[in-house]
Amino acid sequence: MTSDMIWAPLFQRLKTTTGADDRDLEALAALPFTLRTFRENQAVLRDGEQPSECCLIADGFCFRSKTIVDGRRQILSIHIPGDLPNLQNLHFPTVDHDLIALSDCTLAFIAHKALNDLISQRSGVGDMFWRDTLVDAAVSREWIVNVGQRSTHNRLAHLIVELRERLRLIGRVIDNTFEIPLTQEQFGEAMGVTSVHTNRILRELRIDGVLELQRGTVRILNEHKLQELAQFDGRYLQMSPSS
Amino acid sequence: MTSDMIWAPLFQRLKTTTGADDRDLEALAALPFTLRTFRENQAVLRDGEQPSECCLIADGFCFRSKTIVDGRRQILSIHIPGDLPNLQNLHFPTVDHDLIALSDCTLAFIAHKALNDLISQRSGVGDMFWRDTLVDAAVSREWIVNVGQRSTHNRLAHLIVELRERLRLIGRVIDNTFEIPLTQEQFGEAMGVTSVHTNRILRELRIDGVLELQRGTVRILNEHKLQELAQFDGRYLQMSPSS
DNA sequence: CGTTGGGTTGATCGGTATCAAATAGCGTGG
DNA sequence: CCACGCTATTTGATACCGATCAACCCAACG
Repeated sequence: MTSDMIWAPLFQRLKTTTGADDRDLEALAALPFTLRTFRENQAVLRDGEQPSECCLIADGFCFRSKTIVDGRRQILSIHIPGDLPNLQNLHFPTVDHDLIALSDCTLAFIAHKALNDLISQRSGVGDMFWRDTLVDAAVSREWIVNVGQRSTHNRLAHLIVELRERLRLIGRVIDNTFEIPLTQEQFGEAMGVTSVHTNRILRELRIDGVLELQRGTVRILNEHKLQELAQFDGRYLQMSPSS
Repeated sequence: MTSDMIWAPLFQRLKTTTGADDRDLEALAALPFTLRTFRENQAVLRDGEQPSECCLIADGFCFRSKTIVDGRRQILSIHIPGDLPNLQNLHFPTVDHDLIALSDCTLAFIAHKALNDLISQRSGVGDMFWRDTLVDAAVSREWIVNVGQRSTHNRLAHLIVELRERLRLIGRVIDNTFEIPLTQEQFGEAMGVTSVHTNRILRELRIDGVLELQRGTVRILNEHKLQELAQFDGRYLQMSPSS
């Protein structure tokens, strides 16, 4: 894996969502990092840890989650290549949730010190990161709406469309088909329903010809029906510079 | 309302959660602002607007919300004096949700230009604001857990405790009693349940001697039972410097 | 092969929405 | 001061969504 491949998805995203300055990106790409690989289901960060580095997803997928006392688990966000899932630890030492590898994945770890030095030299880098955390927050708010108000069919459709839009930005959607290695149980944990119920919703969507999900591959069969269910307004993803 | 009263709750929060530098706070307090008052239920910002100012809640309460196509509304966050509910517009021009006055309230509007100038002069101010948005994001994640996984009793208890902790920080809790002018319907919209169901949960909590809610006044009757229900872990609020 | 983890289906139960109606509290104007 | 109207709260009856429990299927893999 070349350094180029590691930075490309992040740069793609930063350029599209925030109109990044090329010099800032060059400076970023010059930062030293350490690659580490994780296996499916392995914890990258655990609730309570105090990491001294931020990580960039170079390849594979991760998710944030919180587990409550009775053992129920909520997935808080899904992270794809190019995401920086723990930028918040630049400011707050302790992570307040788990970060877990959804698939085997490769993460680039960048020392807080190196990042902070760069940010103090180039304020544009800090601004980009701040914007990144703002989009992250906007996604979380949309997820509150998803689990709080939408019917489970709409909920699943919305989640699928969000993932597709984000994956499309990094070139991971081909023929309305994309890989997202979530099990039905994990889809359920992201939506606040059980895996059994997720299974039934998926069956209905399949029967209605909306979409198919097979071993982590989502295939959209009827874009119109999907949109109707998802009622997706992607502005919160900030996918055009200065939107 | 003196300038002191307007800034005090924000400074209280910034000092407690992020260990703010006094010079940064002085510089902040020197910023020009315009006071505007809003009536209960009046929109401060509407989805799609492009404000040129950020607002600070000087007095009263607001909430963020999103309304989906079928008319259902989700409350995304509740804002109390000292909160900066639209800092995100410093970076992204368009608001992607509504900001509505929960009670009659007074807001101080500070021009983006003035804020950006100050941030570029004093990077510590930018850092404080970034941290503020990070806490905001952490609260949103906790709300995802709340609506996604907790039983409605636990959900209400958790929401109550979160509000109490935040209000306590700005000196608004006396004898385990505090004002938060949410109707039962609005509690429901924050939790993803109907007002009828909220009413029934409240009745049970009242009968069990946990808490009382009357016209916007919450009185905690049994702290132990409340804690047991809420299972509240307040780390996400970052209420001690360098936690 | 046997084992295992995910997926699928069925039966039943409980929690919440929904619909409806009565009650209580509050602000306004007569 | 009272009458009125509006809104919030409260309660009841019923329907339905989704959880739970249980079983079985299936493909991947050691």
